[in-house]
Amino acid sequence: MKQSKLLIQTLRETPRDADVVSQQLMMRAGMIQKAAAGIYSYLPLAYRSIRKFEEIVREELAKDGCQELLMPAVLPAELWQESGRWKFYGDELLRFCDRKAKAELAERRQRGETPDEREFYNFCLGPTHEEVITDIVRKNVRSYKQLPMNLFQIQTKFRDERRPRFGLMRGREFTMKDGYSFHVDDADADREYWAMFNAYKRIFARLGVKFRPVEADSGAIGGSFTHEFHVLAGSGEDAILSCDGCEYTSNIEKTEAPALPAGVNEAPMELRKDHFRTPGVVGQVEQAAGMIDADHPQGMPLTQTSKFFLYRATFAEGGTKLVGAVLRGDHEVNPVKVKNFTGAAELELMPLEEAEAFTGTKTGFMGPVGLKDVQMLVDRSLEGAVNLTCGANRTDYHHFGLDPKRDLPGCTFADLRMAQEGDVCPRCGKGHYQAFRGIEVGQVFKLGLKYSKSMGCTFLDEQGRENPMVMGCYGIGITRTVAAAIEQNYDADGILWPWPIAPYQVHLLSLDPGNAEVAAVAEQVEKDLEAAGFEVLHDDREGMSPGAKFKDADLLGFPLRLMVGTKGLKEGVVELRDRRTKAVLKLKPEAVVAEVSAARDRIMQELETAGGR
RNA sequence: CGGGGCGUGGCUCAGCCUGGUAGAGCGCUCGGUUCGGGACCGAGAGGUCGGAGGUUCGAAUCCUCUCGCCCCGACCA
Repeated sequence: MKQSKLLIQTLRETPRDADVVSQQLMMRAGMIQKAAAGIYSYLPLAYRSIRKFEEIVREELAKDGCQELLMPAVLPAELWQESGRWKFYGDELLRFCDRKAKAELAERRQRGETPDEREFYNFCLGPTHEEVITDIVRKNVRSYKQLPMNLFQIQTKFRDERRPRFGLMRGREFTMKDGYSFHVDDADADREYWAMFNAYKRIFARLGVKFRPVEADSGAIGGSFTHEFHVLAGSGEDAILSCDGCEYTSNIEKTEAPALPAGVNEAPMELRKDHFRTPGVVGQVEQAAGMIDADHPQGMPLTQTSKFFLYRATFAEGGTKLVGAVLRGDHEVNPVKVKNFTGAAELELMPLEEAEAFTGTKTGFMGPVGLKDVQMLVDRSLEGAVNLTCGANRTDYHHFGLDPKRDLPGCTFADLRMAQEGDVCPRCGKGHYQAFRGIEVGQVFKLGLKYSKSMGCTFLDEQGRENPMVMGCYGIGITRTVAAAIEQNYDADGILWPWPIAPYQVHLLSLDPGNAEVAAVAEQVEKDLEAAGFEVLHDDREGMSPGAKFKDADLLGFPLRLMVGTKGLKEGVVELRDRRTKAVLKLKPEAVVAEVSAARDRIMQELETAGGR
């Protein structure tokens, strides 16, 4: 491919509204163009990468017998009403009406009525396709003999994010591989889950990026297990903790936190109410330092203090209740754990004014003792702890001598704490947590019976009995993955494409295209490489200084750069340069195919060893 | 949705406070000289200053409304 004919405009300066590296580099490299907030065109170079990744996905899924199909992007409201999600999905679901509904709406308005337009929305843009696939399967699959079945599509999705950001990483329109599997029972769904888990490991390993499968929070739905696949990158939105002694890797929202006992050696005392007075001091650390009495002239160690949070939990079946969480003063609460423990559909920190009214005290002095109608949860690090301090529910005062088991009747001990780097892994008991940042690019999830029950997707078993199918779903954010690969692989000069998804593998630069010999050699090399199966972008642009071509090549970041210029040809050589290592090899034009092949083999070898574990 | 910021040629930005003939650099076109890490000279093309309304003799500039975009937060999986 001749670069002079390629649709591309590189930019020297970073566009102002690009805020993350992948977006900046892709815009500067002329790969994507924004059409609206969170909505991008994929220009030829970007689209080549995207298609390459899609092919990897297709090939690996084919190995597990998955079948590809394509569902509509515009979905009828009825299906979503049937599953119940029309009501619950919220504003991320872009809804609208077709001409028929519009006409009816206009007619009602004509008659002087003022109907709510939203009542007339009868279609939406698909953000995910559980409803449609379930509808397809229930109409076409009736027998256990046809199961299991795993169906997937690669398709443009739309989610009307409140705040689209980070370019392709959190756009409103994006390409996603979404797969769904159907099974006769739980065991078979589990088998498929692990088959997909392994397929995903192969996919991301082939992509050539560092990644981790991580145990994730499955939310309130069913309590089934789920894994997310994360590309590791400093700019990742998610925090991941990984044990250095075993395989346990999890999203910090879910990571088990080992109990860290307070270790108070004093004899247990009675609860001394309002023992410490620290007027006007709000911060946990400052308060502890100000808790001075005869036995504690230096104040109280933070590990002997407690902190308290009041939440309001809302349940799916309706109703709310108050939940209190007590943790050691130096520990951080993990609200997801609190939420999951209570089984609530939603959990919000009680607004400050309400909490102050409820406890009768200012923030900083709230405590668990004596509160009525609150489900009291205590972090397991405080199980057996005595002589703690806690807010007195009286402004400026703290109790001293708290023994949660004694003073908080009916309280439950649970893991509520946010795990942190360095904690001893509770799974193996030996290793320590290491922290990573990750970009979530894939998820495997056991859906269970949620959709098959609500939508009547059933099969007849060997006994002729009707059963709901057990479902699983498996997603990969295609465009997000390509962006994530860049987030992980770039330097000051531009992108460092992993070989498997590089738009082109070799960037051939004609440094003096006006020179007949250079032109002839470059042309020949391009032909030879393409004949050998390599993808070559030939920068044949005239009137451009070598320096400018180097800069562009670095920015585009194809793995190999081949330079043909008068200077080299005087010695009878062209130069092959590795984008990542910057190593340069001088070689005769006839040797190009052999050397490029060798370089490819070396790069692919390195990818295999650098991939995820 | 709350808070903050920004909308001026394709890109980055100046001009606005203090109203008076729309600017620079990059990119693009043409000519010439260059040519191994974003070369130089000369000549050009390209903007109803996001939109609407208002104040004024006169608005990119002041006022009101509106739309779009970006950031932080909340929210979501």
